[in-house]
Amino acid sequence: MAAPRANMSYRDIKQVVLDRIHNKIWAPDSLLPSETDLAEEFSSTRTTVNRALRELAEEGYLERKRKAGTRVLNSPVRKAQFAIPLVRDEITENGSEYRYALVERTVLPAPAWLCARMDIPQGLDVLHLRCMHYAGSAPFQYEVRWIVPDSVPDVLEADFSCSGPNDWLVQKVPFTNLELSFLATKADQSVAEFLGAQAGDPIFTAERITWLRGQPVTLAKLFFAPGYRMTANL
Amino acid sequence: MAAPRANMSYRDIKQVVLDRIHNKIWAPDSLLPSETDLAEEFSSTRTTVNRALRELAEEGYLERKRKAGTRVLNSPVRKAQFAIPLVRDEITENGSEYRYALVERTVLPAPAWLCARMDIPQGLDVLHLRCMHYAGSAPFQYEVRWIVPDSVPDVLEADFSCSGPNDWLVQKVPFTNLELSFLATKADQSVAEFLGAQAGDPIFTAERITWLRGQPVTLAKLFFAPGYRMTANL
DNA sequence: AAGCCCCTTATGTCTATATATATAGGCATT
DNA sequence: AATGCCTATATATATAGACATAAGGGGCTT
Repeated sequence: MAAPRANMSYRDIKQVVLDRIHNKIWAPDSLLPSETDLAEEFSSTRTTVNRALRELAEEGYLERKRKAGTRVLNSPVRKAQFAIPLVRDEITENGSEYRYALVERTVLPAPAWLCARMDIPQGLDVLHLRCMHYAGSAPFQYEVRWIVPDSVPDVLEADFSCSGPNDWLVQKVPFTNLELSFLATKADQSVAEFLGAQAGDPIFTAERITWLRGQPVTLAKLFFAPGYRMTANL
Repeated sequence: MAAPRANMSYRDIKQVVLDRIHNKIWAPDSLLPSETDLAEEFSSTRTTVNRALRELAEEGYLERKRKAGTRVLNSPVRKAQFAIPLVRDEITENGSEYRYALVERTVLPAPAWLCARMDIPQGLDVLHLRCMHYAGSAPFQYEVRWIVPDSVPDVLEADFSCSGPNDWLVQKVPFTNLELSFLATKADQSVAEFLGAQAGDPIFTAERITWLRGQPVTLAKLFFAPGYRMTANL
């Protein structure tokens, strides 16, 4: 077994612990030695061991409870982290040129489904935008957005003809809560045309609602061009 | 402004820093004071401030670089954490009864696309499974799975008629790396029938590849019943 | 102007130690 | 058997001080 040398960093300790879990030296559901004991074994300190175990717990390998001790979870890694970049970044980091176009801008009373979804009063005027994001000349994402002007000062005066609402909102309005969903939708005629797809094609779709201290701010439906994948590694 | 009292915990400090970012006291792209200075302001220690800032950086609010200092990110690249539970848990936690059925089990030479995708030698025999997961009487998920027997001892003797390969693999084979993708696919005749959908319907699909120390272990395609959403809150 | 070296500085990490807090499990009481 | 209290213990967090390491920037050289 990996003989614990002296001067192990918290990273080393993490690795050793992970190895032992993988090799079932510490089986699922079993209890690890206490931090104090591990610190002694690794000739390290409790602080360092603590950091290692804390991070492994955050990563979903361990479960820790005061007094109860540290336990190996039986089904590890139940969390996948997806970075959710701005479209702009996603495109430019891919080496393509980012291009944006405003398709439509209207102010209208919120439709009933939107009121229900975002919990806003019936008939409130909202800003509705449709826009396209291109990677080079290829369509990348079709964005349908609703913004509650009451929560966003000056949004009705903002100019969205040259840059997208996302860029603007990120600059001007912080948010405190976010709900993000992924789903598959069927391209209707309009979406299909914008994305260069066939009507009826499956479209990977993200739906994003943000709030600022309980106030609903904006809902965005993001339709990705055919072939899009959202990938995470861990 | 919130007058920094003494004895602030790293949580308190995180909150104060977050507030200042939201209130643009520390604007996007601007540099924060050094840990040493903040420690003094909060009458705390550098260690405590360090933990607060480190966690905020992990959460995507700050960017930290040695010598360069700590900077407010202009677009908080918030990371969405998705729980990826075992199907079984996802269904039972929803209050439904979990039911499983094996549809097909074969051993065959790996098709070319699989060899390419998983980086395994041409013509290697692999175990191929198709199974269904039901929530009560409703179809929930159709699973198409490929397992590399070379990496998984005894898998050819395992009985998958009563419980799914996922349950079995979790128990027997740890993994060190995982790639998880979400995408939208079009239901073919077979998938549609299993999921109670129409051929051509958009299907939310997850693709999952796992490795054990560089060795490819298994690839699973998970087709979810129509209407499925993967949701994260933060 | 471009390249190189060195110094300074901010973060990264470790050690050693102390206090706080939740709680499992035992013991006593109802 | 159920309830309530106590205590030992494992984790959670804070403090103080040290050394490690990356990297920005100035100044020198070519």
